[in-house]
Amino acid sequence: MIGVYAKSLCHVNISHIIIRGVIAIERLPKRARQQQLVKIIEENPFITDQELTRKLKVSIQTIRLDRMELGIPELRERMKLMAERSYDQVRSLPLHEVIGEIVDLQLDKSGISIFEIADEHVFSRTGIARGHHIFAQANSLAVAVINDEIALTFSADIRFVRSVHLGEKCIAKAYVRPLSGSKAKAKVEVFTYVGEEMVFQGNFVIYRSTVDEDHEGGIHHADRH
Amino acid sequence: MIGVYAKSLCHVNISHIIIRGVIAIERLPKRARQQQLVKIIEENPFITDQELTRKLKVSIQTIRLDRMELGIPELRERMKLMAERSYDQVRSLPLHEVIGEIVDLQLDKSGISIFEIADEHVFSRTGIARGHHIFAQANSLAVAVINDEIALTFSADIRFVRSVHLGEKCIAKAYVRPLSGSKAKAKVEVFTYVGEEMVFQGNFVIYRSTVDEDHEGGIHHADRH
DNA sequence: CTACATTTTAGTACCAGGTTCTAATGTGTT
DNA sequence: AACACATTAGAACCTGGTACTAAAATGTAG
Repeated sequence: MIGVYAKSLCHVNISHIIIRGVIAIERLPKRARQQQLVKIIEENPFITDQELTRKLKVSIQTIRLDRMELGIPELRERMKLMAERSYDQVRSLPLHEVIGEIVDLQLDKSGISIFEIADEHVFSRTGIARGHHIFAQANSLAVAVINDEIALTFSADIRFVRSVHLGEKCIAKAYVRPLSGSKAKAKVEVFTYVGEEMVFQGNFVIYRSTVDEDHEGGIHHADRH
Repeated sequence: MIGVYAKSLCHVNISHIIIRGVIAIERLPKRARQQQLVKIIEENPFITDQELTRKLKVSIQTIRLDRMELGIPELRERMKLMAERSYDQVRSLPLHEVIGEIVDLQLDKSGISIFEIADEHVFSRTGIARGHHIFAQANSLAVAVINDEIALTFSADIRFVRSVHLGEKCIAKAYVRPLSGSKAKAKVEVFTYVGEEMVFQGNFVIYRSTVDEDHEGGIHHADRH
């Protein structure tokens, strides 16, 4: 948000800084103030210039010159940017609902979902996807493929075959293998691929119930309809 | 955001509505317009009153009266609310990084994290937490407790003992059981409780590596065996 | 048709929180 | 003193409104 810097509105002549070492020090007050300003705004983006004058003990014009030099937009602009960013996120992250986009679904038989690894899913240092996102895709799909009012993961046995990296497109395929013996549970096998390569494999046991009771004893995973 | 309604600024006399059935129909244009207005603003909160006049073909005063009656704040206020909401979220949701708050950590031995189930984690219909959030807490903790540069989940064997509900506080406890035979892997057992009750149990095998290379080839490590 | 209620439009004054521009006043340096 | 740079002041203007008053249009009942 901040981080856009001076459009050379700062008149400081480089020769001055280099040649007259003293000046750089004498001028620090300004720089120090600007650093302060950046910090204050960073930790409270909702502050007005008026309030800033009180904090920094300088005139409002100075505050505004400083914002100019630092490329910090006015309060309303800052709020607008934040609002827009959050609005975009809300649109692009119904991550809470279903992870991945379901592209094919044959209830009680099979399903396919696609999930692309973005910045927010990886360890920033390595660019490797965190396991729970891969799991979430598979789990969401396993639950979605069960044709029941309520479907909940009972247990899972999973394996991360290889690490998945930023930008890779994970294609998860789920196959339902009905468990003989129990009508209340179904086994769902999920295989996740990047291209030809299998990166994840999981065996889910999903609890199913057309009845609306029986909420205890398991995790209800789907409430479609 | 919207959803706060008329402070009886609307003069409609109830007797009129009830007694003169026709009126209700005749008045629909206004109501219809207001519904339209709500819809338009909902799908584009960044619209100004000016732009709304063009869309709805009424004067700007009408737009403003409508907003009043519907309790819809002005554009700037809407943006401010969104910005504040997202600011709070940014503060409370480094959800991508670690799920749950780690309250105790003895590297390579044990760890405890707390995670409270909020609206965004549950199926809205049942108020029951989605499994992958419970898993994510456990997985995050299992990874965090490993004292290594890189730690990745290799496999997991998990069980959802009972469903977790909105508002419940999940306390996950992780214990590291070194795997004999392999220095590159560690077994981590995680138990998640709500109060006294165990709600989740998982056995994780975490791949560890003090070496910083080997980023390619994958979890690498995994496909060596 | 008249009287009245309601809805819509118009217009003014005012506000916050700025931008933009010009100009004056420090303050430090050589 | 002469100059550079920093700081402050002030006025005009902008957006996107609120608050309020008042007139016009429209509907509706008797």
